[in-house]
Amino acid sequence: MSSPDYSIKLTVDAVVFGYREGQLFLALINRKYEPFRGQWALPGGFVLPDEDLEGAVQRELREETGIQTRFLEQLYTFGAVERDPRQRIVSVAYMGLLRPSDFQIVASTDAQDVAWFRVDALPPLAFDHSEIIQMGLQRLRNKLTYEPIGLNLLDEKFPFSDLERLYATILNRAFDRRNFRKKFLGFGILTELPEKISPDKGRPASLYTFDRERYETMQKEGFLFDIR
Amino acid sequence: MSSPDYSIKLTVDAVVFGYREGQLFLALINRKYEPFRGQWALPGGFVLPDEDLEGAVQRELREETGIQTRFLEQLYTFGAVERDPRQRIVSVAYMGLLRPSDFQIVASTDAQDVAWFRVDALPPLAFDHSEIIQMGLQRLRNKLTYEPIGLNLLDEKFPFSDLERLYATILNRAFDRRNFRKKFLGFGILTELPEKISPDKGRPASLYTFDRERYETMQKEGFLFDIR
DNA sequence: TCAAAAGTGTTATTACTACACCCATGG
DNA sequence: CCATGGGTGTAGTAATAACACTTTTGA
Repeated sequence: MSSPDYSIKLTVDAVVFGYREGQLFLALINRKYEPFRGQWALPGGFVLPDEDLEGAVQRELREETGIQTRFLEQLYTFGAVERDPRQRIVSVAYMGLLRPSDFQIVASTDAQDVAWFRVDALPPLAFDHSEIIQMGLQRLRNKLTYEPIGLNLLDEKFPFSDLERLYATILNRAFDRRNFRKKFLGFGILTELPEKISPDKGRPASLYTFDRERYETMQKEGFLFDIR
Repeated sequence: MSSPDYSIKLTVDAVVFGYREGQLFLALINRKYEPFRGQWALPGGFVLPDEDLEGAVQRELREETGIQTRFLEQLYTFGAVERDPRQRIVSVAYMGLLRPSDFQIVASTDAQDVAWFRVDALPPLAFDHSEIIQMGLQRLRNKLTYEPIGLNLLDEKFPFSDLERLYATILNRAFDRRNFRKKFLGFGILTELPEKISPDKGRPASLYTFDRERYETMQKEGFLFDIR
């Protein structure tokens, strides 16, 4: 009895979202090699024998895009036999989020092969990456409602209306300003700062910041974040 | 430049829960080989080059335990470098649920190396399987609240009180009988059957069945299952 | 007739929804 | 002084939580 061929290759892929001015963006790279050469694809690559999965994602993101995410979590593992036309490749997908400030830096590095696309206007994608992105989007939308994950898409200090607009944009529906504010601030996980920001036009807005410590304490005591 | 060694091995593991009489059980196998020979571990094994991940789980479950699950979903992928002391193995974990009837059959096959343990009294486990199980349990508990997944742990026809007891057992808290009933039946996804079941003692109970089709229709129309 | 589990309504409290006007600033 | 976006309260409605007695059966 000869031992069967277990040489399945393992990769990671990253669905990295950035948010700015009422638009959700996704980082894609242009493939230099076959298969799918010239097509857009998720950043990612092979896992090295001595690095864990999250480490691999972080390395690939750094190498391919220069991105350092503020939030990174495992999404799903894609293992359909035919997902790569050449060899058997199983890919562990991660979802990452980053702040407008970081996002802007990366977007402006003018790196040869990285680009940010609006999620509502994605180009054709290599492999099963469309499917992976769909799952990422769904996860983001779901998590927005039961974890304050959206705060990872905003700068450290932000006007409250940005938060509402972020929710409205990503969940693709309107929120009542007063109710949204009442509910979110009622959680007590945001701190109002003494500073204000002066936008181009209109009344200046107070800045808020996420009190992560307080959130974690409350969470341990059974608090359930919930926005719908 | 020589190509690096990408030979990471890929396995699947299954966290399979069964429920009976107010107790949640978990299927484990006793390892025949090193490492961890003689210790208890999750059913699982290598993914073959021409089968997808879910197929691999189903095959391993069949081969090692005879179990056919009623529900199976991907849980998480475990890839810490040192999780297997011998080689680099990344494992995709799945969570499975089965009905008391199926569960009883398996439990009584008296298979050499399979056993059901109460989840509140598990033996020491091989590898990082404790961690995997914890994640499975957490997923089960979470999902119980926003999907009618618990019905996969009951027989096709069941007295309503079994459902409440299942929730109370797994979530480890009491429910108010009237409120739980009102709310769950209010969803309209259970059908009351004309039959009744006569227990050992006490008043006979109506039998209910899960109207899966109706649930799926309602879900498409935006219905949100929610039990707390 | 007793023990055991099934079945059933009402009320108080809390959370949610809908809704419109004034405020502070820059141009 | 006008345009723009920030900031605020109330009332009706719906959902939730708390609570105890009656019914049906087998022994």
